Amino acid sequence: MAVQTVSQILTSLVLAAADAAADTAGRAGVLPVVESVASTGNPRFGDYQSNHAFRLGKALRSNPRAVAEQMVARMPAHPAVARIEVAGPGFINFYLDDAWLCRQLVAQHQDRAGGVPQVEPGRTVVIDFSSPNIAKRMHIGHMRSTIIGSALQRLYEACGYTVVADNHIGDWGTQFGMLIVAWRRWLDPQAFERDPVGELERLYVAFRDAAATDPALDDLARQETARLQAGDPENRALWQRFIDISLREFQGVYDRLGVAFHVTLGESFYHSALPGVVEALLAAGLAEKSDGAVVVRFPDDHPVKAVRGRTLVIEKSDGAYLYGTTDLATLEHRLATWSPVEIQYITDGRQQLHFQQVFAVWRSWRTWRKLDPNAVKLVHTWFGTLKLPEGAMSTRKGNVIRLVDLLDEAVRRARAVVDAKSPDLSAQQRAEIAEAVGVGAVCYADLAQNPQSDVVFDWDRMLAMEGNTAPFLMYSYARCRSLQRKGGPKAAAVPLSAAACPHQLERALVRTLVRLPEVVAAALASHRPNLLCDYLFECAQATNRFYFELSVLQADTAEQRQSRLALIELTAGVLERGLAILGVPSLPRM
RNA sequence: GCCCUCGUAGCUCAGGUGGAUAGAGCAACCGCCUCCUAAGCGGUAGGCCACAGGUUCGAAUCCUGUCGAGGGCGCCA
Repeated sequence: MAVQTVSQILTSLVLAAADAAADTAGRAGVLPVVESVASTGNPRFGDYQSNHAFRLGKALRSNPRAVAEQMVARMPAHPAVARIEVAGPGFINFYLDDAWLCRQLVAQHQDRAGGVPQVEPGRTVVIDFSSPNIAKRMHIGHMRSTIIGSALQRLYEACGYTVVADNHIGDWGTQFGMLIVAWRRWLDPQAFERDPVGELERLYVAFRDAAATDPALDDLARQETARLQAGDPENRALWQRFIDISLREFQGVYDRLGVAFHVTLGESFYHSALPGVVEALLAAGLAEKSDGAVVVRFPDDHPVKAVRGRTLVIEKSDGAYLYGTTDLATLEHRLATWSPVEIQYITDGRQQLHFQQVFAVWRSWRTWRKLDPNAVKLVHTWFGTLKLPEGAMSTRKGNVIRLVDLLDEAVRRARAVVDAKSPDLSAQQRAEIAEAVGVGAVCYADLAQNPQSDVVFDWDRMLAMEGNTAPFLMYSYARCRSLQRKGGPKAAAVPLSAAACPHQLERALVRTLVRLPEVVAAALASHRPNLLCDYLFECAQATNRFYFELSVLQADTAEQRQSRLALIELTAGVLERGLAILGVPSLPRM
């Protein structure tokens, strides 16, 4: 039996009360949907509040305050509710019963999903994220898609979805012809030995520089690309080698970030399907030839405003295909293979128009085939652009910050702090802690703001270790585990009766901790991991206030000591679960 | 020209599908480590939520307009 969230329980009470109130007014069922009962921002207004009386009052054309009174009078009794009051013009404030609140928190703690409401099993979501290009090192521009995508993946999993994490790598472009030419002319074997991907990157830049003065090189590159795509064994082998090298390098970064993909199906995987896509769209009358290219035109009255009057090229005049063509083939493949209810694309906001076009074409195509265009929910979850203080990054300008360098610097700074604070730990332990704290800080810094905000990269902000940061959350967690270690063998036990919380700081902590499931659900619904970050920060603050003010191990009575230790266990549980969703490790000490 | 974002404390940003007095962090200032990890805790100061209208019992939030910033608009991804 799944645990209901506090919000769900109270919402159903409000629904019953509203029905009863409407019934007495002879208007049963007038407002079937109830706005969910939310936790209050201010304890002065109770623990949770409902604003439903305002809506019902409007529907019944009566005074909201009076409606609220009637609703409260007809509210079914429930052990969760200690007291209900009507405040102001018609707010209904719920005060929760302390003992019940503790039992609810324990139930959530013991639930496998942490009390997070689960969707029915078997619902699959495909998440397309990270998607770096082969033969280039990942730089901080790749960070957002990777970190946000990975957090969304775990958010979906936390809510019971089956997730297919798909790394749609760029492994099939004209850059391979250039690389093959450059490889044969300028490869530095020693440099390649030391840093394979770095050497590939150097070769690419060298080619571009040389081609700027010698246009014949571009023709050569085109020939090599054509030979590769025609299946030339030598080029094919080289191409495969570039991919293997790059994937190995990417994997190193993914391992550090705690990112794992189920499949890595890049552009090359769909190559053979592209002619069929173009033919099908031509046959359907959705695409047309134009100046030697094949394009899809969107009418001026298209239902999607953003694409009105625009054009999507699906085949170039030289016969090559484009990103949009691949996206259509990819969509077909994903639907056929996994039957997802939803596909998430995690990319930069500059691709908004592109995805609106792809989605629109695909839906028209589905309709033409007499298939449901809404069989799968297509969502482009975009994020703001990451820029350097001096402007955009560019591999050719050479002003990129490599992702590994960012991580290494973060770990270096974390190491300095660990060395200063925990000199008693072994060098090995301190190194492990520094790795977790440094990488955690970077991930959290990206996740803690609204994804859609643009970001100007700032070392100090990215690597901060105080305030609303991963290190503070990790520290709070480590403090809990430390107390348990010192509390003896029974410190992690959570007896129901012992979890009473008489002190207001304990009460406040419990009230905060119990919200985890609601926050996870909200973060998923709005695709904003930062909601979870904010919440965990609140938890950490409440935790620190609690154990700063009240002694756990030297409590006045044995019962109180056990009760506080139980609360520590519940706190650690929430922090650990939340951090895990964000991809930030929980360490027993730091 | 059309389309998409954004404008909140000195700085960086939450909050935005309407709710009660707009919140953090950093920076500043004042306190707190003979006591479970000070990556912490308490306190002070700091705001016409760009501007002007509109809708509503109620607007930072929704609508319209103005100003300012960024991005995108058939053969890149």
